[in-house]
Amino acid sequence: MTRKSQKEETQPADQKRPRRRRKEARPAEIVEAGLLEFSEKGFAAARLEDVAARAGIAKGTIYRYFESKEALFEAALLSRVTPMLDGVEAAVDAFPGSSEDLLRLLLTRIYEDMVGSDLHVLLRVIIADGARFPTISEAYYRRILSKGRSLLRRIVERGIARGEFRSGAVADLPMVVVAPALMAAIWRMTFARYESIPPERFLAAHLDLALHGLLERAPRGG
Amino acid sequence: MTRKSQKEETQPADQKRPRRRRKEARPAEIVEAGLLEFSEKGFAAARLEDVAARAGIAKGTIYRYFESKEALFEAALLSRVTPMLDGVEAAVDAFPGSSEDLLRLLLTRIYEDMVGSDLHVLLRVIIADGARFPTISEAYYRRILSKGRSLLRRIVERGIARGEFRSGAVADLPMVVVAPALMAAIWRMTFARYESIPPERFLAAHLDLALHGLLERAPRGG
DNA sequence: ACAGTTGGTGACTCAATAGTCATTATCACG
DNA sequence: CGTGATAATGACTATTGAGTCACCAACTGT
Repeated sequence: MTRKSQKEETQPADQKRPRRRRKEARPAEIVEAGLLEFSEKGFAAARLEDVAARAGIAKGTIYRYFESKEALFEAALLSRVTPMLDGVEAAVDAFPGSSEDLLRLLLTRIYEDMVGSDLHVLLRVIIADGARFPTISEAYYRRILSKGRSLLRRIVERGIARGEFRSGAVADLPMVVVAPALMAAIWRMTFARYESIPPERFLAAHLDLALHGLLERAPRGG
Repeated sequence: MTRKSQKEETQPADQKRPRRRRKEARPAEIVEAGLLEFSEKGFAAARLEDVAARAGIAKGTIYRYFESKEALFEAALLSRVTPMLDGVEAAVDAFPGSSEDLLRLLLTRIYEDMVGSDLHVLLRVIIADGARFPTISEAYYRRILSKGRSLLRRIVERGIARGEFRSGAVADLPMVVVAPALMAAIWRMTFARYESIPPERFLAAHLDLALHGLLERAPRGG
């Protein structure tokens, strides 16, 4: 097939772009392209060739900025999750209302940011490839999970201190409160093709369970 | 090109197993070997060569009995989970006591059978490779998940009918009740290397959350 | 303008392994 | 026994894609 194109302005895939040296902009662009590819394909199936194509560069260029595929994934993961987590943390710290409302806020945000966006598929990579590529699970554990867990713990302890939440086994392992969101994320990326369950329905059941499970008294409207 | 079948690689006094024709016994042996390999390595990383070695046969023999790697995985999955699920179902159907105790029984068994054994890693395969190999997620959805969900629904409806459980959003999507076990399984196969959390601790928090979340009145000892 | 620096390239190497198939060994049966 | 049907074999094919590197060209400073 011919590789000449009559119009240089149009940019079909086979158009040969001129080289550009853009040291500053590359990393962010590669990370963004990687995020999209990892989201669509998962870690193992994502091809760096495609990441490069999406970023408008050649494969070799990726290696000027990232050690390996794993390093790229880690950068992509952190680039998205860290700001999100910081945002939630700020919102929690400044929250003036009841712990019930705080928990509602937290879970709602989780569904918006995680389950509702394309971010949930990064979870698949951590589960799928975490065992074989410890870099991945370790980064997630150290830089994300630990932060999320301490945040959750703060919320639960706040509720107990204010006499709103029960203490007990849940307070000993607060992450179980968030488990239905994990389930929702897995459902969406694995079984949605057979039976789609809207995030709102998961959120409603989740809130119902979590609030009754934690509150000293029945929640509003429950 | 004629294939030269040089016999020169004779095992010098090595223990070369003699061939045996065992049409009946092979499938079960291959399934068992596959289960072990999939458990250790996951789907993608499990090598059929190793499955064969474990079963004491050559790789090609696997293909006399199974269409593909996916078909083998499906057979392995069903061979283990189906009896387990049937056992739980029988126990639930015959259960005479309160719904609180029934839920305790169910969750305890899940932790024993799933999280506590090596079975939880099959979950990884479903999550990890389900998107790329629909055979896998479909088999799980149709033959296991649907059964498990209807079982759960029966339990919840029984509790509501007996005036023990609340109706509400949780009853609309009962699978959220089981989510912490999913989290426990994922934790164990992904993060246990960094921080091991005993199943009993997960189970305690899980029961605490689920019972308070579902019961009309506070649970025993809670 | 020009040469030196360095970002950018993509053909190539290398490894891994699912699946095939011509060949060989076993065994049931006459 | 002898032999035909077929279970079993494993060398081989085909494919895929991560990572490399010798070369190329866009920029920079003078």
